[in-house]
Amino acid sequence: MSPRSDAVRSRERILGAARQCARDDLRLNDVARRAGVGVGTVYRHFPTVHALVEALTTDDLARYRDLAHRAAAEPDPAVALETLVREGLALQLADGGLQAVLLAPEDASPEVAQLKAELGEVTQQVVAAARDAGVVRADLTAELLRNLGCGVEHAVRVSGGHHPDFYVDVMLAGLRAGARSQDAVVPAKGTTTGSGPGLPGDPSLTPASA
Amino acid sequence: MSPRSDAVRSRERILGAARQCARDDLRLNDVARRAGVGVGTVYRHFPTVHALVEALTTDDLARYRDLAHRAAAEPDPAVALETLVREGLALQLADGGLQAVLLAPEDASPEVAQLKAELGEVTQQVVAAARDAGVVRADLTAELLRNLGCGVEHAVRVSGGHHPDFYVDVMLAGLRAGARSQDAVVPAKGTTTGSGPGLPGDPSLTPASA
DNA sequence: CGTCTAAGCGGATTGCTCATCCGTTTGCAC
DNA sequence: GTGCAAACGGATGAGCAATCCGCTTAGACG
Repeated sequence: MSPRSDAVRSRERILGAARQCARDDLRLNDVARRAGVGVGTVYRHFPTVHALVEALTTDDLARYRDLAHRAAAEPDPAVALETLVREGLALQLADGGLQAVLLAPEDASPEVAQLKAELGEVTQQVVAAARDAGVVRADLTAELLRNLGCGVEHAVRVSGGHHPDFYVDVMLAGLRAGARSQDAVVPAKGTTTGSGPGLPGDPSLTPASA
Repeated sequence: MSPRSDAVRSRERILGAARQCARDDLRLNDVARRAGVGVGTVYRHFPTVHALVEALTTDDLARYRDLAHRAAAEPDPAVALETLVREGLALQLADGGLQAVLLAPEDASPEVAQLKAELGEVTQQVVAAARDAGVVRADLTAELLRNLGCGVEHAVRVSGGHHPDFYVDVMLAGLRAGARSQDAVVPAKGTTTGSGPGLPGDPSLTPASA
């Protein structure tokens, strides 16, 4: 059963209107007015604000995943990680809803859940490769990397969007700092390069120093 | 003219009640009910939510300043900076309102404004000393340090409060990374060790690499 | 100790937003 | 053309922020 044509039209109108609002405090009433539909229609399509934000963000999330795949294809693990971080941050800064979606414990749409899972897996691969190559701290995990990215995004926002590079540079340099250094490709025992369960979930990592 | 006794009592009750609420979304109505006073009384004492948060936070802000002074007294500039960052972060994590107060462009109470100004100056001293000693990136400023700290706090919160040390370690290592390294005490020309204007305000720094 | 008054109190009230619910409309399958 | 499930839309109720103003009271002064 494909959805009714008017429903499709309403959905588009709502998304269009929502795109013109501040991504953080979306007033559903407001969106309805701008979209020229009733409030009830908005709530029918997007039962919660988060559902709407997810819908607005899905495209960028897909871009994020693609970007991660491209990064993972890099032969040099250090370059891969740096690409993932830098370009990921650019995406997050451009799309104010992305962080909320990335961090949300529950996903309204299965499509988003799928994208997040894929992104998580690829990120794990990139992190594992960098760890195995000894170009980053051995205790880095995909989850920690994600949170660090969110922290940096926050710092940039708090700076009024200025000096994004400063913050990323510090982060990347800090990650490199504890690396096993010189010895290159020899994979340390116990670390996996393949895929595992997605990043949302248990933080199975060795905590850092005290 | 000292304030009337009942006014003092009300103020205390309100603060006591507010301390039992989530620091982020304070409902003034709610605080009033808990404190057993009328809403009007709350608004009389604290015209805005931010004013209330400031009042709740003032003690910890004073602790922050004291801590900064202690750090600045450290003979080793590297130790000074690390102390300031680590202990400052601990304070910020313990007091959920501190970040908001630190970042607020306007202060409701002159006492808070004073504390922030002092904190800013001492931070500048610590940063300048570390820069002059070549133990941190030369483009670090007090403002960038503050924002970085807020970013790290955010990362920790997003982690559910876990692994705070990981994030600080990365940050500190990242700051050391671009340092002029070995050559110790020779102060680079142009950097000041003395006090200047407080940290809130213009970001007069050299942006990092692209 | 009594009086006076300005400071303080409190809650009714207004204005706003969210979110739901339900009577009406409409696309579309047959 | 007809029937109906899906979709629409806005009236509605609940909740909170913030103000306003008549009542109360601390404490200064004689």
